[in-house]
Amino acid sequence: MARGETDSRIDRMARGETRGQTRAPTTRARERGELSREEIAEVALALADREGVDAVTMRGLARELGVGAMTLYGYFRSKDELMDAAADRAAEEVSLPSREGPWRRQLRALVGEMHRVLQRHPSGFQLRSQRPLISRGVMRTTNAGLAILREAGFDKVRAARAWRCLFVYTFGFAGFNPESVPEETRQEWKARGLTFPPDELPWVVDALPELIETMTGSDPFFHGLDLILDGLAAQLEASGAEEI
Amino acid sequence: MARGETDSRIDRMARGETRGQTRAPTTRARERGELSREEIAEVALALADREGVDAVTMRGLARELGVGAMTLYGYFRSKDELMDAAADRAAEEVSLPSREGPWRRQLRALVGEMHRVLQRHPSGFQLRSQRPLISRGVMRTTNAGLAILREAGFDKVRAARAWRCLFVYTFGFAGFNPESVPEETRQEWKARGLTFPPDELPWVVDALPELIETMTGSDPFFHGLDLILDGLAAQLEASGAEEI
DNA sequence: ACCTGAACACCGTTCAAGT
DNA sequence: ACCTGAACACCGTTCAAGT
Repeated sequence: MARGETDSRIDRMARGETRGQTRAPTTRARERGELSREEIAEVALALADREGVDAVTMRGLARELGVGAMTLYGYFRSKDELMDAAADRAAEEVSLPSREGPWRRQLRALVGEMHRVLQRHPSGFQLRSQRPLISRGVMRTTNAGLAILREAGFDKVRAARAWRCLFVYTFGFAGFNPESVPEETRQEWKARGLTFPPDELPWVVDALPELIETMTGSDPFFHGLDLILDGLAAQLEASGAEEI
Repeated sequence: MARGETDSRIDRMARGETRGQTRAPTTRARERGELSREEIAEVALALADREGVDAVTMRGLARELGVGAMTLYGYFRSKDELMDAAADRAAEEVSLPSREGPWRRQLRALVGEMHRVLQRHPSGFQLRSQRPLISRGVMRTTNAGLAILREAGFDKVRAARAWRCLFVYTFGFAGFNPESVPEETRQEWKARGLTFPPDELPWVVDALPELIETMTGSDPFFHGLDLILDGLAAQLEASGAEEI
C-alpha cells in the first residue's frame, strides 16, 4: 500500500508508524537532521505545552521548524493527524512501573506516572480529549494497567471498569488543573476570589481555603487516587480473596 | 458601574447576571422576544451540542438567530464570554437532589444528575475544560455536594478532596465518552477495532469486549462512581463514626 | 521528485458608517 | 442609540507553479 487514500491515521498509529518510515524527504531542513514525523510531532507538542493547543498553527509550527507551511503536509495528511502524533509522543513518555510488590503499589505507580507525564505536558489532556486516540503508545499503558488488575485477582469485567475509572479520573484531573490554565485567567480567578453570598453558598464559603487547596499541586490527585484504590481493595476483598 | 472595562465576565457571573438585565436592546429580533443574553447562550449551547463546540462561530450563531454577526457583541464582550454563558446554562440544569436518606444515596443522586446533564449536553465538558468557570450556577452544585459530605461527617479537608475527586471523575468521564465523539471517528475506530499484536498487548486483546463495553452507555460511569463512594465510606468509617 | 507561494474559504474582532 | 457591513489579520488546506 503506497500511502493510499485508505491508509488512515489510525492504521498508521496501529502499526506504530509515528516515526515516518514511509518517507525519506531530502529538504534542506531534513539534511540538517531536523525534519521527520517524529521531529515535527515533538516540536508541535512542545509548542502546545508552552503556548496552548490553540496557539499551534501550521504556519507557526512550520516557521519554528524553518520550513514552509505546506511542507508539513508532506509528513502529515492534516493538522489533526499531526496533533494526534503529538499526543502519541506524550503517551510514549509514560514509563511502565516495576511488576514487583503488591498490586496496589504497582497500580499507584503506573497511574501516578501517567499523572506526572500529564503535568509535564499540560496540552496532553486537550490533545486527547478532543479526539480519542488509539495507538500503540497509548495502549501500552492500558495493557499494563489491566495486567496489574488481572493478576491481582480482578476478573475481566471488573478490571476493565477499574481501568476506565482510573483513566478517566487521571485525565479529568489534568483537564481541570488550574495550573495548566493561562496565568491571566488564574489571576482573574484568584483576585475575584469566590465572593459569593454566604447565605446562598454556606458550605462553599465555609470550606473556601480547603477548596482552593484542592486546586494546587499533585497532592489532591493522589488523595482521590487513594479513594479509588480503597474502593478497589474493598471490591477485591468482597469478591473472595482466594486468588491471592 | 456602567458596563465599564473592569466589569469582567467573572463579575457578571458572580452576580448571576446571565440574563442581560444590564441592557434592553430593541432590535427586530428582540421585538419578536428572541434576543437576550439568555436566548443567545441557549442557542449557542444547542448548536454546540448538535454540531460540536468548534462549529459554533459568531457568524453562524448570528445567522441562526436572524441577526448580524456584530449584534452579538452588543450582548457579550467576546466569544469566550458568550461560550461561558452557554456553559453556565448547562450547569444551571443540574437539579439538586432531595436531602433525605443516607448521605451515600444523596451524593450518588447529585453526581448522577451532573452526569445526566453532561450526557444531554455533550459540549458541556469541552466548554468547561477549556476555561474554568466560576458562576453561581456552577457553585450551587459544589455547595450541595459539600453539604452532603459535611453533614455525613467528613471534615472540611476530606469533604473538599472528595468533591474534587467526584467532580473530576464525572467531567473526565464526559470528556472521554466516545458517544459524544463524531460518528465518523467512532466508525473508523470500531471498524479498525483494536487490531494489535496479541504478543505485545496480551491483556488488552484478552479483555477486548469488556474494554469496549466500558465505552458505551452510563453503566460504566456508575460502576466507577460506586468505587469512589466505597472508598469514601471506608474513609468515613475509619475516621470514627461517632458523628452518625 | 520534492517543496512551497498564492489563493480560497473561512475565523474573531475593530471600526466607521449606516438607520 | 443601536445595529451592522466592510475590512483586518488571522486560520487550514488546495492547487499549481517553482526548483
